[in-house]
Amino acid sequence: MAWEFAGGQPIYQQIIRSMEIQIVSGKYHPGEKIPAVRELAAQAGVNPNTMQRALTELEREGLLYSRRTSGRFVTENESTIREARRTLAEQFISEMFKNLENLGMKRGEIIEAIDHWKE
Amino acid sequence: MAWEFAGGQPIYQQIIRSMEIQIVSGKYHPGEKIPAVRELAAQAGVNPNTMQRALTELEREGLLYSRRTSGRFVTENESTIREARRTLAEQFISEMFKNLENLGMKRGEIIEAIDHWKE
Amino acid sequence: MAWEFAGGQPIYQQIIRSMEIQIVSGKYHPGEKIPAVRELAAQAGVNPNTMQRALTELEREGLLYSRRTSGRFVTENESTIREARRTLAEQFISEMFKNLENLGMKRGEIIEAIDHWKE
Amino acid sequence: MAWEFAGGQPIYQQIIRSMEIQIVSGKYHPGEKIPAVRELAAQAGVNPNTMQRALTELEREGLLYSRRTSGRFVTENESTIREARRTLAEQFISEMFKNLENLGMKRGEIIEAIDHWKE
DNA sequence: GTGGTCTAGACCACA
DNA sequence: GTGGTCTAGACCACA
Repeated sequence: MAWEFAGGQPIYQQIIRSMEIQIVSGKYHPGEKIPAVRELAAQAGVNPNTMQRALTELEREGLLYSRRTSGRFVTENESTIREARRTLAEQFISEMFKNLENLGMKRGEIIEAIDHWKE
Repeated sequence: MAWEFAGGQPIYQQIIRSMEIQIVSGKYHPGEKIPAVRELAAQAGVNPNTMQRALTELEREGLLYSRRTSGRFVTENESTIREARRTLAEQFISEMFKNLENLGMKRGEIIEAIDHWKE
Repeated sequence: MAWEFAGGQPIYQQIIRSMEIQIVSGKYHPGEKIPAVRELAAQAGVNPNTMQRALTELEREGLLYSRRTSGRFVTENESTIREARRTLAEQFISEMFKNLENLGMKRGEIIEAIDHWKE
Repeated sequence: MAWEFAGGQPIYQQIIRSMEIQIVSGKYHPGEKIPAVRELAAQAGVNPNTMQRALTELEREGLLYSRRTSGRFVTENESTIREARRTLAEQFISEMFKNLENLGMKRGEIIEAIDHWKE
């Protein structure tokens, strides 16, 4: 039996996903400067190291970039953003399929249920 | 900005969903006796009162019933179970739509993405 | 606001009513010998004085009588029993009317509700 | 022999019934704010958790609703209140019939007694 | 302040 | 043992 209260996902990954969503949905605009690590960490109520780790990962993905002295910015490369949106969307879709399969539903039933829901 | 780690959901509701999934997916069978409140609480690492609350709710939903001195059982009413499966499925589907809309995707794009994923 | 948890009625009156019901409904038969005070008190989990008081009252009503040496008996006078039944019935009916009036129902509505219930 | 003093009913259910009567009879008006959980608990001389439980149940019935930070209110939906009045009335009527049947009275006698009482 | 959640621990009826 | 009730008391989010 899988009881997994209080999280499951490590915090830094939750932060990554949350930042990705904000960039991809346009709450952070291309080229926009984001707050300093310490500030973001304070806002999120996490350790600055944890936030740093998340930001580094987001840079590796190309969604952020930093300039030594002037701070950290959202990428201006729109196709990178579109790509990230597609990846996130696939994750959400795949999660849903996994959940429905956990319920004991077959592919056919799932698709039927989604079609039914769309109406 | 809304950072909300730890899922947000109260423990007893997480337990409810977890039990629903187990019943609906057939890991608990109709008519099967489930462990005593105190035992389930120990397994889940929560207070017996918290588990009690979740189980009471599941009784109200008709998925469980209790016999005062002999224990608690999964309903034998298969249609109640099917109904619960449908409701859960709808929740998962609706969550996914909500997530994708948060990404800034329109209905059309979403459906396209799902169709694309299915292949 | 009238909160009156845990009773309302004094215990000895609750005992009286309970004994009356048992006699009137025939669970105790006319002429039948009833257990000794101490025993009844033990069964009911009350102080023997409390039970004594209730029995004395029931004797005053003519539902019980005692013979010095041989114990206490249910009356053989059937009309006394019928009379007691009528009185109890009136109490229950009157309580119900009082309760329904407390709900803000008028006489007409009450009678209608009872007629409706009878069907 | 079933002696059961103290009503038998759990406190939270007694509270529920008491609140239902007060709402249904108009002592609490539709839309009226009721006192805070802790205050009601103090008034009733019970633990806040017990009062909370009763209020939660009354919300589920639709007789109350709560706004997280501003308090708890009586529903403005008059038809819900009327429905609750009807249900309570049926309970009282049904209790009375049960009591009279316990006395050994047949349906016919009961109805006659009620008719007689009404005059 | 207000509703809501959670834990710890006691006690009860029933069989 | 099993479900159920109740108290005491802490802590949280929200405004």
